Amino acid sequence: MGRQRSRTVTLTDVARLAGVSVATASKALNARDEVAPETRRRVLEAAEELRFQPSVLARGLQTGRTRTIGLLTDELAHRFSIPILLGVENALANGQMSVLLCDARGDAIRRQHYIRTLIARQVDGFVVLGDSNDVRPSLTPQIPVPVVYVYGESDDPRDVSVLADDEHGSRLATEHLVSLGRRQIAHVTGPQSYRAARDRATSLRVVLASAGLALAGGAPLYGEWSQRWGRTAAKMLLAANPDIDAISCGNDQIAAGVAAAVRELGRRVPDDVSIVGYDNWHEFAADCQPPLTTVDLNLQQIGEIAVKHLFAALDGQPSSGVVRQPSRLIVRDSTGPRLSPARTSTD
Amino acid sequence: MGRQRSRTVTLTDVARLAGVSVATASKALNARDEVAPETRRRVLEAAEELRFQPSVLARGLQTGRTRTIGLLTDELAHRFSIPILLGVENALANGQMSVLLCDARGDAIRRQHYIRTLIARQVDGFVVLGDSNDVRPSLTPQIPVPVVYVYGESDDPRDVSVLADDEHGSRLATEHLVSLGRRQIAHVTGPQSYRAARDRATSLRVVLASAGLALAGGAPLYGEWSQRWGRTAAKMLLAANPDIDAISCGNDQIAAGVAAAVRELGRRVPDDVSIVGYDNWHEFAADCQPPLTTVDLNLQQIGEIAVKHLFAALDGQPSSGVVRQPSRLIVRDSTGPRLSPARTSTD
DNA sequence: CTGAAAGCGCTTACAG
DNA sequence: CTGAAAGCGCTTACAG
Repeated sequence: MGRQRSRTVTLTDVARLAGVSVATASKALNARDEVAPETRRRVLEAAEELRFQPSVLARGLQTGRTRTIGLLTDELAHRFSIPILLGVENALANGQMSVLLCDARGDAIRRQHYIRTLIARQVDGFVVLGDSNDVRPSLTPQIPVPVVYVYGESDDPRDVSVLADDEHGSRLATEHLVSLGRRQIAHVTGPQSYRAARDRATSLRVVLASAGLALAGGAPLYGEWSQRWGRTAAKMLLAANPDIDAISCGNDQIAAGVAAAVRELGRRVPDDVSIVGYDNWHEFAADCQPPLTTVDLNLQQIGEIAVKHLFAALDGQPSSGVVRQPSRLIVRDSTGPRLSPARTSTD
Repeated sequence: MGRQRSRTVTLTDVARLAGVSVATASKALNARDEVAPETRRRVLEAAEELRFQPSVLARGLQTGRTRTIGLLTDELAHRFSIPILLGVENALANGQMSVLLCDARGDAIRRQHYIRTLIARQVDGFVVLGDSNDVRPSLTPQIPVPVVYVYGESDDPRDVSVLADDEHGSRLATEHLVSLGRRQIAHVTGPQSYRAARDRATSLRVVLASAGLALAGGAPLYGEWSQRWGRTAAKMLLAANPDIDAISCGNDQIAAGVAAAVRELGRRVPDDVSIVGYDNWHEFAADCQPPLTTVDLNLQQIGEIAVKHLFAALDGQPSSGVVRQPSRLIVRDSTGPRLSPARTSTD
């Protein structure tokens, strides 16, 4: 480890090799146009030859800009955190920024500690990644640099929050079911305490109402985000209401459980009962039997857009309010037309 | 955003308030013992009052230590990356270190770029997180600071690699099945190109052999890491060899597929056929029907141990070779004794 | 167009 | 025990 520790090459080395002062070398490398073309060429050549990498520390100390962003997450272990984080990291790298990662793990003390740490490291801005899409208290008052909230909405409207659009996603899914001729549509979802569950259910009912339909079973079945709950709920639903011809699920795990139970009860998916999931969690949705039609939240784009807003703020153009990223319907085999003949399956 | 930008307080401010020089203030804060107790007290008080946070940049420029680690991942999106990353982040935070995250996403160009970036930022060390537990080319020659490899083994034995112990995990799982009286044990796993698949299969056969058993079906069924493959393989196995009483699976997704197919074929799990998974991926293992007995790789500990080795190297005590973290068997309902009477299920 | 000088916020010999 | 001074590697007025 660290076997060939070579002295790092410094701007002074470059200047010496190019035969100029460090001041001139600095200007040449930073493309300030007070430098003669020939001089610039020599400096760039020297830098290239020495594989010069300017010290981000020294530059940061001088300019106050560290080209570093603090990414403060509530709970990195959550499934949706990673795609968002990838989007953030991607967009930052394009802007030559690096990201300091801090995961508070739902602990307020730890979060406070990390906020101080990131400030001490003089990050240029913060990305605050929520652990649910519920509204959360703004952290901005304690943070002296621009902040953008992702996935979870800040309770201060002066902040900017980049969010998934559950109204839109649920509408896509529901319209899809309606357009397939489904008329007895039930809804199985997670705990009512989650904004995601409530928003998706509300949007579903709005779309059904505008199609002249009522929610099968009367009310959404709130439960938990698990296959187990999906299995239980599907059995309850089909026992109470055998005419159900579609089940919209609050996430893909629930949908996988629903699909298993529906098949176990001898109904065909999608012919007898069509099923839609939510989230497009690949291992559950694409690998389900049958593969699930579902809603993709475009999480990576959410992360990228958040960074765009942060960059704008760093350039003195802060934004505020809520930005919603549209969702995308992914159609697979768990949904199909209502009155189709039994399909000649090649499954 | 960034509404109340306050001037950051500097060591000079603290020194002034405490009525000492910056040199003395610095010594007092860094607990060097050339400072009078009373003086130290005044300085600490002043720092506290001003909520002083030393500039990591300035300190780093001076000392050459940035208290920052570069975490270079091959593919953060992989399931096992997150627990390891959490372990790393946790252990680093305990050491007052921050982590710069760079995900190469399997792209060599991008990886090179990130290595240069991290070096330019003068990280004190690297953690290189592999995207599989296959052996990988060492990156150490290009990196002038200590490096520790995690999950994927470096091909240079002078490097230190902290790995999961698949031999151990597979042994735990197999011994568990054997101890339950299972005698016709088959193995369904991922692609043979994966070291994880090969190592787990090898260990399984060793344990079986030492118990005087042969692998049911003659050879492991290599396929893919999916539920679908689990379903397919289970049907093949039970058709060809109806006496199979246990199926060991290369991961939890496969096991979930196997469990679904076994039940569909009218066999009871665990009574007729016991099933073990691998990975303890909660959403698949704990939420399976029935919940899966599986092997936990202790990924978070792997990350923490890697950091310990890195810290040791930073203290001038580098290690080398392979360090393996023992696994842990998680017993749930998918395994049980062989000749039990039909259970009075409360499921 | 070029370079000497000051300074970013610290730490660390060194002198007193 | 305390403090003036130099220096970490840059950038940026400023003078020439």
